Amino acid sequence: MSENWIVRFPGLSALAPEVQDILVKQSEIVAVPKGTRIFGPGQSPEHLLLLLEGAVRVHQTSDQGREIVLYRVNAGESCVLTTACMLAFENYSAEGVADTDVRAVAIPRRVFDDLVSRSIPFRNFVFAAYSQRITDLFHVIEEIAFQRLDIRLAQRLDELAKGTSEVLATHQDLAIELGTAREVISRQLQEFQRRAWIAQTRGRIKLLQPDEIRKLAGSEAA
Amino acid sequence: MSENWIVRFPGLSALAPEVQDILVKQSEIVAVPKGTRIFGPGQSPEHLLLLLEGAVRVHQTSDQGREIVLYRVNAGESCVLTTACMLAFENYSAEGVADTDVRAVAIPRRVFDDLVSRSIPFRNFVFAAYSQRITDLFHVIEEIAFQRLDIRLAQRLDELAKGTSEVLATHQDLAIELGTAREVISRQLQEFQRRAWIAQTRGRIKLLQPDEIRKLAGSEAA
DNA sequence: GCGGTTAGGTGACATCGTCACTGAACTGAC
DNA sequence: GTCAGTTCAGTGACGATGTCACCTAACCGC
Repeated sequence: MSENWIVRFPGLSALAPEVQDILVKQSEIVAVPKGTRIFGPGQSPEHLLLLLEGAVRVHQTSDQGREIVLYRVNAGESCVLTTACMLAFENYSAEGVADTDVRAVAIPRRVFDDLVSRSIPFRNFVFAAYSQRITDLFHVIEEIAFQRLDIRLAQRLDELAKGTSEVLATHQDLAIELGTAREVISRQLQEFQRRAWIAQTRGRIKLLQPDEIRKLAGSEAA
Repeated sequence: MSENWIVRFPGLSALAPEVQDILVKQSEIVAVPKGTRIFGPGQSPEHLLLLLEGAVRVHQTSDQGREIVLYRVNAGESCVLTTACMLAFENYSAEGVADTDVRAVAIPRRVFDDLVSRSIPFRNFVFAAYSQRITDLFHVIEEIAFQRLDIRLAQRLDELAKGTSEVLATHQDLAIELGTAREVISRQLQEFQRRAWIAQTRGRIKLLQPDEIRKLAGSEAA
């Protein structure tokens, strides 16, 4: 029953056949229901996850209880920062939660270690994944520090709609996405509503003019 | 003349003697004058640097030209995110600049690759360094998103003073440190001055009451 | 239907960022 | 030394964002 999931990860197709074999045989496929906390303070995972379906949301909580979403791991990507936990993380306040139902390949730490040492392509895969995440974090910093909130909100709405014309999220959810306060989101959404870009009902935002939203999302400055 | 610098890096003392030997023989010690750009967009370094003396400042510039300091690499630490550049970085806008005169061990990429595959302790050293940097980035995000500016400024003054009672930096420099605008720094410093915590002259800030500054720096909320 | 819970709306105010402009301090040429 | 150009710092006005206190509306379970 071990499907050949290797093909879903472009970086892994370069692996030597025997390495692919180890990977497939020594890992297992797990299903994680939406909302499950996958890792977090005091919970170092013993596996590296490669996502087959679904997405994992990684967010951080401050001392004062405020939250911000750092990035998402999507299908075809790996939850590689948890390898940092596996190896050396000083328990930090970031945690990973299944954003949807998730199906993933779980590679035990032992196997991960073994593959890192024996396979150059696997190592490249791991480092490339690190790069991607770190780049994501740089991007988050730039956005928080320098980007206007209306633009960031438009970006996030566009992203969360995933091609549909609807976003299922409360104002509070969106506030956490952007690391701001609910009131700020409420006011900004009212402005979008005033422009007839969206229509709101409790916990649900209909995108009436997704093009306008995307246009705002794409505008860099002012 | 190859001094035994290994001892300065606690994570490396666990290396097998023959691995230490490779490291010492196949790397070279370089001196980099203050202000030198060590890596940046369009400039992937071919070496991993381990800092013996001095510090490297890593900062990011936004499209609109605003800047923010992400973290510093100090003596005894490694500039490990550049290994991400070495392997897979999509050229991002982060750049590293020698914050002081720097003396460092430069490990060629080839040697780095070799050591990662052959030595478990070296690999742990690398991953631990990654963890540290990523933790730093998380911290930056938390500060920017949630912390008051007066507290962040107090923290940075305390940090930049390095035990002395003076900070040599213009208001613009401090604005870049914190990713904000010069005017904001000017006003905040005036407030500190009004409280007689500091005295200012052009490009120089004397800390008159470092304890008060540290107290503010340490206060988490409000 | 009712009461409790959660989502969302609102005004007042503080903080922070932006803009336009001013003057003061330094630098180098003469 | 003096002068002009440059860099650094100060300032007021205002817009954007964050905080607080509080309110109303929609939903949920019984």
